[in-house]
Amino acid sequence: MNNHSVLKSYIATDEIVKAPAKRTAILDAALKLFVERTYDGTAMPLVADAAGVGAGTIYRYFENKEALVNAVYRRCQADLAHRLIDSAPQGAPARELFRHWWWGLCNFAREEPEASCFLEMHHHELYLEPESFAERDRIRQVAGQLILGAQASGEVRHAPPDILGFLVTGAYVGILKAVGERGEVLTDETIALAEECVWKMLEA
Amino acid sequence: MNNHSVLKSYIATDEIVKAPAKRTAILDAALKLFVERTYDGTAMPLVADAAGVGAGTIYRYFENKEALVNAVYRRCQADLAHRLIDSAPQGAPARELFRHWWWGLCNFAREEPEASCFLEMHHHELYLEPESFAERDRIRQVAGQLILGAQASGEVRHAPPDILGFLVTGAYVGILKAVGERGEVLTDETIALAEECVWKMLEA
Amino acid sequence: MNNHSVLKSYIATDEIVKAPAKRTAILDAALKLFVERTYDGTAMPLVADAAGVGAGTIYRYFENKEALVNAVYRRCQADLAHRLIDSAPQGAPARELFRHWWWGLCNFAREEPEASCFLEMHHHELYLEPESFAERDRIRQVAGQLILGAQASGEVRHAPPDILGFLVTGAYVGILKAVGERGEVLTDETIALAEECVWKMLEA
Amino acid sequence: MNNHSVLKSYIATDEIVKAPAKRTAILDAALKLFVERTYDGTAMPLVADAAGVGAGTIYRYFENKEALVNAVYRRCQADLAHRLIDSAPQGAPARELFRHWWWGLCNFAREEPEASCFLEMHHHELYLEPESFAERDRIRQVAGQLILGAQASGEVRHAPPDILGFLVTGAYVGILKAVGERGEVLTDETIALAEECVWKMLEA
DNA sequence: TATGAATGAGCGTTCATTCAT
DNA sequence: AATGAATGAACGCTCATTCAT
Repeated sequence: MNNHSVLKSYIATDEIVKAPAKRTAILDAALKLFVERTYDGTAMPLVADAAGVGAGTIYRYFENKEALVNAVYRRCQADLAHRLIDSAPQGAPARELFRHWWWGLCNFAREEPEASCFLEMHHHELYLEPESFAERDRIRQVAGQLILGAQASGEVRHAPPDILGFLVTGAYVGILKAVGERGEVLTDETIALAEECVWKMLEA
Repeated sequence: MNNHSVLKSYIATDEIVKAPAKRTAILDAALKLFVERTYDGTAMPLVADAAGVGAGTIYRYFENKEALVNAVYRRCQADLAHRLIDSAPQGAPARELFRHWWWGLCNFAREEPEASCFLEMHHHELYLEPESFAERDRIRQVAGQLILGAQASGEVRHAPPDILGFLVTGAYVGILKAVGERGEVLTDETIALAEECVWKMLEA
Repeated sequence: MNNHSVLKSYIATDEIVKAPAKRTAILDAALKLFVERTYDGTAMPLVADAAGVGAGTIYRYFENKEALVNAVYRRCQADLAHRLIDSAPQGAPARELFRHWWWGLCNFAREEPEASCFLEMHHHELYLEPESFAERDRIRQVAGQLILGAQASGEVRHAPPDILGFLVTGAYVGILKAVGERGEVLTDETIALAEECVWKMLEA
Repeated sequence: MNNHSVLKSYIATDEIVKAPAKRTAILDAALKLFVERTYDGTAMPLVADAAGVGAGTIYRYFENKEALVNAVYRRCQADLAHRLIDSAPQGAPARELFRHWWWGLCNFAREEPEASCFLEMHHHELYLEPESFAERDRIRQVAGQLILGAQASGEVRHAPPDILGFLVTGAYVGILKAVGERGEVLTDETIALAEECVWKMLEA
């Protein structure tokens, strides 16, 4: 991170930074609008307006609308993967690992509400290339491994790991919806309460 | 009148059934396509083709696309409400009530996969009239009352009923997704397994 | 006229009268709607509704929309021709003949406001067959002859008869418009006043 | 700024004129087609073709078909108002004022035949906003004042000014029709002849 | 590099006409 | 003879994409 910002300021004169800044603005605007209005319901000129660029400019950074939505999805998924996997405590007991994942999910929902909503939208298969699902599948795989390990050590109940994964993810989406539908914020208390509930589903 | 209804059933293949049959065909086709391609992604002529009627015919039964999607939603929601509420065992212990609801949800998902997927789609608020949510809210209200009762009798843990409701619904959606993503069928075993897991979330 | 109603009651049992009654209802409804909403702006089912018949019934009496509007036009024009020509005083002085025509026009406007408006609508050439203009041209021809005669006898100024005809007709349309735009009725006083004004245009 | 406007006129064939030129082409094409085929009878793609632009381009300049026809009407009416009012001789005798107005109308009909026909079409109330009639009403008001003045000075007969106005306008429309129906041109002689006739209607 | 005016295929919808009843 | 449900071509309009500037 430090490394990254150093790099940025190093070449911050014009050519290289300017363009990515616009690219980011476009991705941000697209994410917000796709979440608010769906993919098909979002007009490209609207994305351009929201990003503060010309309609044609989007096509300098993304080949077409599908390429844009794929980039949006990958960026969101990479963010989530970073939160869940890269910073996970190694070799910790299952209860602690679950806590890390659960709070990772919920903090993601709190800090990146648009990204978390976007990832849970249906119909991604209509416009996403298979490659775009790679990071999602990696997360699932890691989660599956962790569950298998915890089942082997008797910490988690014996059931197909993917079913358990979907139950947990589903509960997380339920929380997202509960909070999103009313204008409420997701409090630490609610997260902690839900964590306990959901752990009961997993516990051996 | 009695005479009339006898007559009706007598010639039910033709005069009486025909007109509503077209309406039903349109609703069925619309549901299928909305689930497959989203609301905005579904062109009306496509609905007409899938229903086996002319493009203009849809507008004899529904004022416009929004009226159609509202009718689709209400029909799905009414189906679900019937399964969950109308046939619920009265005064049973919480564990048994939960089983009824859980199997109601899962059987709905098995027998009406399109309807169950459609109800869980996001962005309904973009095209549904507030009145269309009445049945959904009724289901939630009944569920909330049941949870409150079960909490009073010490059968269900103390936590905000709506949070518990969303956790359960979320887990159900997780199952839906698990089954939907792979072409799998939802087996009795999987339902029973998930039922046990999810009950653990609720249990006091 | 008496003759006519006798004929009607004579065969008023069923077959023959019933059908023409519907034809008349369709013509009446079409005239009203064409005047209110233009030809292109009037939907055939609307005509059917206004006439109190089924949409398909119109096509039993008129081959298509164009045939209908042609029939409407001819009926209106025949009505006007009857009022102006058939009952005109023979061999009267020009001033008196003009009075007859002027009051004929204005009474037509008062008694058949829709017909008089319809005849003055533009764009009839877009849907009327040439033959439909026959009656209109006959009226013009008779009027032209009268003007020529009155010019020969020194009662009317020397100017191309058709120009004079259009000036008079135009003034009549002006009165129609004046009355139509405000909800007013066309009073005898207004007609008499205009008559005097318009005669001044013609007077030698 | 001064610099700028110099620059503007310098390159006026390109940068500055181009955008309004397209707008003007659309207005011209719409006027022509509305006159030829009525408002309801004119399809937007037809307007686009006639204007030499794409179908979607019209909507960059006009919000919708109604906004287009309103703009067409206002432009025509503004043209006429300019001809009749702005260049009228001040304080001249009624006979001379009438000559100015009459030739203003007839020259308008000769130089802008489509505009003059369009203004006299019926059914404008079906698609024009009330504000679009402002200029027409201003012309009528000025004309009414002139008539009142000429009546006070004994130059014009005593009769409701609006009735006189409609008679004159009607006669003008009669001339328009006479010329339009046959392919004839409106000659100075015809205008002068009609002027004399119509003045007789007004003369005290 | 960045723009936004321009495009035309395709949308949701209407309506003149047909035809089974 | 009369109906009105059904049709599909054509409407007004939108929007992903291009390209001259």
